[in-house]
Amino acid sequence: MSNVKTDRQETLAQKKSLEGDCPSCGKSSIVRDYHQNITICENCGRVLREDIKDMGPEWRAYNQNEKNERSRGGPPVSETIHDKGLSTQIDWKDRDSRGNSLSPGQKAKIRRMRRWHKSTKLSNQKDRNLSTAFSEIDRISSQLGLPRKVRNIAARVYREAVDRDLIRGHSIEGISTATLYLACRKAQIPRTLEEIAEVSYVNKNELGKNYRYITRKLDIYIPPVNPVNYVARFGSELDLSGETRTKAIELIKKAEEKKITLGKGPAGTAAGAIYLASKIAGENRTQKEVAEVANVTAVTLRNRYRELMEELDIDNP
DNA sequence: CGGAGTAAAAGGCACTT
DNA sequence: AAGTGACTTTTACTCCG
Repeated sequence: MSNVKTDRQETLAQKKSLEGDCPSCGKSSIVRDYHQNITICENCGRVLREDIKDMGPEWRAYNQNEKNERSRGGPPVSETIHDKGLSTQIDWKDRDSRGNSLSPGQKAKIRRMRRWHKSTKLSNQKDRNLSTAFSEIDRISSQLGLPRKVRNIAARVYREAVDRDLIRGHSIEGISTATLYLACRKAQIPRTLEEIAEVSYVNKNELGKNYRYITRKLDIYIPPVNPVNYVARFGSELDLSGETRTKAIELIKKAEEKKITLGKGPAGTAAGAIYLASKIAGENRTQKEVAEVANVTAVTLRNRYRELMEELDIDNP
């Protein structure tokens, strides 16, 4: 698994392997990603360090001229701050920039400015909407340990939803949670509806409904989750070796070729393949263990596992 | 206990009325 | 908006080694 590298990683050379083992999965696949400015375990996806420091701009420069033109002072605009961090802030202290007290006349003036400032800043419905949504997106993603990439996608989609006036008649929490679920799937680090619903204010059904609403209205099509995407996470939770995981992925690919995965829940397929792979590799796990991390029942696991053996002509190992 | 399998209930989805 | 039907998953249970 760890020798699988994407083209992106190769060509941009923006990642560097680090020493040490991941505290979550114990594998030594910790990588420093200079582009996203995070330290992440490539095996299980756990984000180990995420710097606040602004390293990269949000724009891209394709040559030196463009770079000169686009460079400017201040940090890059961030997606997850509702006003993109550009709003003015007025201190509550009655002091000037040198720290001296203000004259009574000045104090009154500043008080008036503060009042105006407050009302213009927050009376803006849209900004208030966005800031509630973004803090919800942030809260859930840090609870689930999702990388910043996912939050940014969610934030972008949410902003689009607000611009298209899709929130009216729906709860901010509901829609923001749905955009986060959407972002996970788009970023290929799937979380199930349950996993996200559990740490949000909405239940699974509501979340699914809102997700469908958003994808329909914004014309977003995301293909069904590929079971392969679950192998890394389930595999690390089960402490399986790289060979076993590779075997599981291989099994899933063969199953897909035989078209026996269509219409089935991807978590169940992943569970069945992982269980079979663990048996083949002699790294046995019980059906219950595997089913539990995949959030399916042992019956479902058995059904997928049986289909795999039948279709791929594998004898009971 | 782990595993295999089954029937019936429940749930989700596409499609119709 | 409720109903229908094909299909998957879960629940609950039995049997085996």
